Amino acid sequence: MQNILKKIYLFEELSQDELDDLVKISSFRSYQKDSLLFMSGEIGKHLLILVEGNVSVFKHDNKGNEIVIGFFSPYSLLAEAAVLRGIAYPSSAVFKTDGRVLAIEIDAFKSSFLTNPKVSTEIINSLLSKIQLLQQNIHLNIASTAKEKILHFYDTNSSIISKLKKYEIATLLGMSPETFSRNLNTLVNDNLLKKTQNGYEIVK
Amino acid sequence: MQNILKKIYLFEELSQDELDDLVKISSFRSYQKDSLLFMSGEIGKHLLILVEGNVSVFKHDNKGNEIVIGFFSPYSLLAEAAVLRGIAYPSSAVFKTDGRVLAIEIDAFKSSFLTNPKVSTEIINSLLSKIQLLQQNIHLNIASTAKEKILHFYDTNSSIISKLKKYEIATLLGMSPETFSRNLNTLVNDNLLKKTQNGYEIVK
DNA sequence: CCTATTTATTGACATTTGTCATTTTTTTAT
DNA sequence: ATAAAAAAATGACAAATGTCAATAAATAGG
Repeated sequence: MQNILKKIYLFEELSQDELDDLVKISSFRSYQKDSLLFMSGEIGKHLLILVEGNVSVFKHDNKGNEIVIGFFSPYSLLAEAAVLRGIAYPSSAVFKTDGRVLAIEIDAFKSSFLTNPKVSTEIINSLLSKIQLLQQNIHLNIASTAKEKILHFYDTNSSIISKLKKYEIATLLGMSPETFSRNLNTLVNDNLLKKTQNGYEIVK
Repeated sequence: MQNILKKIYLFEELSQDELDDLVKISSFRSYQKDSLLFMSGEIGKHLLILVEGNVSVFKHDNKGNEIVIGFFSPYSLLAEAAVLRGIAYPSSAVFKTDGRVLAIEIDAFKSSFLTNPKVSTEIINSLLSKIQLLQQNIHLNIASTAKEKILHFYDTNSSIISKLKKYEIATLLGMSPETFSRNLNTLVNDNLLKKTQNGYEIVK
C-alpha cells in the first residue's frame, strides 16, 4: 500500500512515519465494472482515491434521466467536497471498468492529516485547480455553442473517454444524443474532427 | 483594521499576535463605482477580500461580448483561485457600487498563514463550499431550461442583485436579453415570480 | 456465427432561442 | 422639467435544439 500512497501527489511530502500512520486508517476496495461506488444521498465516511479503473459520476435531471457530470481516471479524488464537508453525496458514481479505490477514514484523516501543512497545502492546490476547471466548464457551457462544446470536449479529454457511450457524452455536454450526433457529423465533414480508433480527435 | 479582520471568517481563530502579523501585510483600498478592481490577464499580487460594496466579475465570449460570471457581496474572497495559484486572472472585476477591499500580500500570506492550520482549515472549507456551488451551477446550466434558470436565480439571489442590469443577469444565465425578458414575462404571468421593489421573487 | 439487445443515426416536425430592427420605458444629466 | 441616453420590451423571422418515430449499426451472449 505504501507504494500506492507515495504515487498520490497529496501524500508526496509525507515522512515514513506519517505514511505509516496513514496506512492505519486506509484500505483498498475492489470493484467490478458497472458496480456503484457511492449513491446520491449517502454520507461518505471515507475519502476516496481512485487507484485503478475509470469512474463515471452522474446525477438525474428533473425528468429522471441520468446525466453524466464527470469522468475520472486513476489518482483522482472522488467527491471530496461532500466527504470533507460531511454532507450527503450530491451525485452517484459507477465504475466503467473493473477498478480499485483507496478509502481513507475521513474523521481520522481530518484530525491527523488535514492540519498537517504538507497535506493541507496539497489539498488546497488540488481544490484550487478543481475550481479553475469548474469555472472554465461553466464559462464553456454558458458562452459556447454545441459544436464548440464538442470540439472542446475532444480537445481536452483526448481518447481517455472511449469508456463513455456517445449518449453519455451528450448528457455531459448538456445536449440531446441527436443534437450531439448531428453536430459531431458536421464537425467531421467540415474536417475539424477526425475519427480515431478510440474516439475522435481535433484536426491540427 | 483589526476589527475588520476579525469579521472575516478566515481569520476568526487567529490569536492577537497572529492578527498583528496579518495587519503588517494587509492594506485597504477604496474604489469608486464602475472602477476596475482587476483585469483579465494580470497577475494578482494580493489576496483580495471585499469588505464594502458589490463587485461584478466578467469575461468576454468568443464574439467579444461581456458576460457576467459572478456577483459578490462583502466578505467574499475575489478570484482567490488565480491569486493563490499565481496565475493570471481569468476574468475582470468591476465595482457596481463604491467599495473597499482588503488586500493581503500573497507571498507573505502563503508563507506565514497558509501553513497555519487555523487558516488552512478555513481556506479549505471555503474552497469546498465554492466547489459545491460551482458544481450546482454546472448542473443547473446543463440540465435546466431558461425558465428554470431564471427561477433558480431569483430564488437563490433574492433581491441582492438589484445592482445588476437585466441584460447582465441574462449573460450570467447564458441567454440573450430578449430571451430573458420574454421568459421573465411568462413567469410573472404564470404567477411563479412576482415583482418587488428591488427585483423579482419566487411566489410561495 | 447468429440473434437479441443496445447504441447510434436519420427524418420530420415542434419548440425554444437567437438576431435584428423598432418601440417603449426608465434613467441620467442638465 | 426636459432632453438625451441607456435599458427593456416587442415583433418578425432565422437558426438551433428537442422530441418522437423509424432505421441502421454496433455489441454482447449464447
